[in-house]
Amino acid sequence: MVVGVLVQISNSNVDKIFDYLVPSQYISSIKVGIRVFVPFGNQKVEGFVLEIKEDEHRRQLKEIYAIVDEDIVLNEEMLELGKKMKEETLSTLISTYQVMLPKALKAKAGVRVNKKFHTFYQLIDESYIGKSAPQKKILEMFLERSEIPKEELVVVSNSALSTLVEKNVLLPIVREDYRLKYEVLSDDKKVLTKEQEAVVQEVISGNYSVPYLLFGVTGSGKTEVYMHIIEDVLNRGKTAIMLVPEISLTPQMVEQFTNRFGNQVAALHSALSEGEKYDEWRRIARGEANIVIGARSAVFAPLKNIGIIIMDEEHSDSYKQSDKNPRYHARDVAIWRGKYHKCPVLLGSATPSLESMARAQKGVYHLLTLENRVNGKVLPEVSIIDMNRESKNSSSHLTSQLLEEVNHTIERGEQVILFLNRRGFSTFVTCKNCGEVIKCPHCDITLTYHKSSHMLRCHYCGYATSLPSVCPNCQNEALSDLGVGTEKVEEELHSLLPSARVLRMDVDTTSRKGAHKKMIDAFRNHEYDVLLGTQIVAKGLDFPLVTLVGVINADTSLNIPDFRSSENTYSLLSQVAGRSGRSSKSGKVFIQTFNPDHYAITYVKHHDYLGFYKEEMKIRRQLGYPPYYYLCYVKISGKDMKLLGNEANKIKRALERNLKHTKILGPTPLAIFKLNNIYRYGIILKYKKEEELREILSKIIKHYQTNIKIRIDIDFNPSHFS
DNA sequence: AGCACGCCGACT
DNA sequence: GTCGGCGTGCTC
Repeated sequence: MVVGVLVQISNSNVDKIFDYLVPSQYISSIKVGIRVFVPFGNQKVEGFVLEIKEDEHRRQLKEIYAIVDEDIVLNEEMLELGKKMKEETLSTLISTYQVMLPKALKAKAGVRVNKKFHTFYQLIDESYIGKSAPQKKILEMFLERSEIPKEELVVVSNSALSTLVEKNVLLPIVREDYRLKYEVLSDDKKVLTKEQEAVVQEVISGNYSVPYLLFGVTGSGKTEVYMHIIEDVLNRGKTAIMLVPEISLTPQMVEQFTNRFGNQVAALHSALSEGEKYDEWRRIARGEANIVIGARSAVFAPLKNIGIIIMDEEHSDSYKQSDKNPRYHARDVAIWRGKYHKCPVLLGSATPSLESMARAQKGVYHLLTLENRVNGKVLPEVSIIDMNRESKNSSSHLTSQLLEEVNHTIERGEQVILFLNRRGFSTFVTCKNCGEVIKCPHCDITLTYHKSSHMLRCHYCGYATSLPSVCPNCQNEALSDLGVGTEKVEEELHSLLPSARVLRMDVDTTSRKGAHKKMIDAFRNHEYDVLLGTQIVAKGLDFPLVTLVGVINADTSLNIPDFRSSENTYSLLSQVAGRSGRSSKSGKVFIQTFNPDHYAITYVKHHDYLGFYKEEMKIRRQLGYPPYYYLCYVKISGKDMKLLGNEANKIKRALERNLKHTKILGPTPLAIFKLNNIYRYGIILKYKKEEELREILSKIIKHYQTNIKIRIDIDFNPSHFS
């Protein structure tokens, strides 16, 4: 017997099948999709069995050393999906398989994650009568339960326990123990509104074979719609995938689903340890869980017989893996799997991506709409505060108008969310005299000032230095931190509204495991009046007492040099505005901005997504951006700046020679040109239809794969250029 | 990705 | 004369 093995080395040089002989003692255990240990050159490596074939005696083959898995880890569907992803993203086949599996299954994952085992005992000789008090006590415990964990019996008497096992009265059963325990609390299943019911019926009817786009305003009860659809799917004996963006509110969603559906729910998201993810993955693969909730990579959950795939907040860029290969979009994978399982795919959002809405308009997706909030309330009233009219000498971040509203709201016994827009922007130190901004010597990126430690830190490479007392450029002593941080706003609130109970939530305060949930619960229990935070407070949370949302600075996300900055700003502001007035009380929103007439802001004021969509589409069309054109980003990096520039230009010329229907922009240095002492150039390709594209890009990758000095990264449909 | 092989500069 | 630099090529 001969097996074709794909080794776990992510390099296109070895991204192909190597053949090995199978020693006779392993033949019965070999299956396609398991891992094996093989000799490879002069190293021992792990690989996946992709083919089983007869020995052709054509050449001398090496033998596999050992089998790693008893059960397959890559099933038929995954094997096929990986090949498709390789073609689409131009990454290595092995990287597509690795991204589907928990890291614990990846070779050289550092410390091997072990399975945890647990011993249980069963009573197998019911006629036996206890010979001692401890024995009798143990046997008594089996009157109520058929199976008892070891710990409970050991505390009675360890020696009595071993005697009973010795005499074949009790039978030890060693079983894998799963690390995660879900607490199932009471559930409040809600009656659907007519509008919600119509959406549920449409999706479960199976009338459409295309993906559904559910456009539902904030507070329209999308989650309840999802749960009803999933319930129907489960009743028909099928399984479900529920995708949520990679933000820390995943646990909230897991909790809701667990309360409704019990322990058939499995979660896969970044808050879990690798061991926990591995446990969950195995539960799913064994069919012990029927609903999987998780972030991007949960789209690969090894469920069989899938009946629905739901992607909530489908516009979120966290669904696109853009930092490493394979650079895939979970939406594309979801749609592929939907076809494979012949099941519906539901994309939901209050602010759909322009790409998805354009597809819905063309009929590529089927559009479903939820126009009303479930509480019967209208959307909150949005007011714009023009910061240009505020006094220039005031250093305060909170206008008196907003502050007054905060005060009134608290006095009424209601709650406030203050949102600080910090996307792509953080606190930095600048010289008031010469304008010098202190940057990282390795990364060419502005250093972030950490007040607590008095240090400047690079968020990319971790470089840290103490705050200099004078400006390194002009030696002036007027260095100051200019950026707005949550800490600063918190200080302001404390001095201006000393009685307000303020809860600050950002990456610093929520990094500890479980801290996030505790804070959310404390705010919901009204232990605080004001929740102050960044992105983290913008999405998905449902606090009935919140009737005021204040946006401290709407402009930072607008000023990012990215063709999607208006779309992202519209989406972010709509999401955060939607936190206000979600229960019986109506809500208000105040947005502080220096751009009160910008269309991304005025359409938020009128809750007019479609108006925004039309206006933004015009601009995209004029400038040749998605959804009118596809983009492909080619990143070229290396340590030798001169060589890099030459090669980048060579690549551009090669692309020009071969691509006749593509606009080629660049090469241009990236926004952060130097990162970790590596220089980076980018080339942007714009095209509608270009059949040669993947072929020529593959050739370029191949050409540079042996060149250690130049690295090429390709990103189709990039979410950003960095 | 590793690792060996192989061909040119400064030293025990 | 040799140690070692990293370019090139191979791994069933």
